[in-house]
Amino acid sequence: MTIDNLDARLIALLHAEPRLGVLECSRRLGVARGTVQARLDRLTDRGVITGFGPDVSPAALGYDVTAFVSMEIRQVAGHDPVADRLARIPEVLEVHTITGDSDLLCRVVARTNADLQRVIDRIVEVQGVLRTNSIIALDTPVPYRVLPLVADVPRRPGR
Amino acid sequence: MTIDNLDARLIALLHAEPRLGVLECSRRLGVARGTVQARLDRLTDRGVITGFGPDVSPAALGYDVTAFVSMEIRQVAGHDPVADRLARIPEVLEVHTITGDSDLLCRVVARTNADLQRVIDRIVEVQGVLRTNSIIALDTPVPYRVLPLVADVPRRPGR
DNA sequence: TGTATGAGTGCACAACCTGCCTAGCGATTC
DNA sequence: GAATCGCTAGGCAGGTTGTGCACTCATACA
Repeated sequence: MTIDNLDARLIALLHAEPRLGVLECSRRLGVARGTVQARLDRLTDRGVITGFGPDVSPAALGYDVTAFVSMEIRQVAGHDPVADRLARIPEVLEVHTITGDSDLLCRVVARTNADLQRVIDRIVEVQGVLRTNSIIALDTPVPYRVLPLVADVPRRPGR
Repeated sequence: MTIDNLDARLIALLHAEPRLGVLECSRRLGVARGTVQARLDRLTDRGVITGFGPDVSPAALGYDVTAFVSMEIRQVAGHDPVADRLARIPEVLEVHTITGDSDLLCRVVARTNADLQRVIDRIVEVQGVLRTNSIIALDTPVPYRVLPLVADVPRRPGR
């Protein structure tokens, strides 16, 4: 779906100060409370806004190491049981099926490099996993963000 | 830092119903309001909770294609200007410096495969980028999550 | 031209929640 | 023993929410 300028400003505002109430948002944006309420409902209904955190930092919990593990798996038709088993490992934060030499790419975290070994061991022992390849993220100069995408809204006035 | 069972339950509760107030949380968890307030403050102060969304879905905005682009760059000492320039591309959602053959790994989204070409072109023309390699995420059987990590809290009672 | 329709405004109401404070209790630490 | 910490329980004023309603305006379309 497309969003207009007001939606974008609303998302940006909530992003900056998430615990803001509807009323305060309406004041900041210079529109009526009902409008903010309606926009918020619409954005949520249409799936643009999927939720409101809380956003948890793995690093703050002691998971300082992030790695990307790609793997080849024994291919099966239909739904993939390997992903299900990977999902049972808490340190696996994300799994994608991908193009290229490997079949799956997942993001994992661990407390230390030694702990990463333990996590990778758990991955390797998942049935159907044939080979893995790990890449450690040393630093994250641009942490995950969506705001620029939202701000990049086509120039429809939107009040 | 370490969190206890109550913290974990609080995070899980807020994750499930994010717009819940402090008072309602305290009722659901069976503790006093002040406690929830204190826990929340503490978790936020210590950086475990970094914010409260809103979580925006790129897919809902029409960005249906996700890809991981790894690249080699012309190495420079100190702070990396390539990452800064990549950060100016809205479709670049995340940038990591990594171990292995490549230097940077970034997550990008695009509206279509053709649009992905446009985004990659923008990346390639960034000064200092020597070579890129793109992997498309076909499907995401496990979307980004942190809850299992939180739930995996050591068995300290925590009421 | 006439008329739905959708979106926004402004206002009102009761119920509820928040921020803040106080006081007491039990466990832990020194 | 004394201090400290985390939790419970309660009170208070003021702000906010959810909801409903009447009105306006612009767009779309027979």
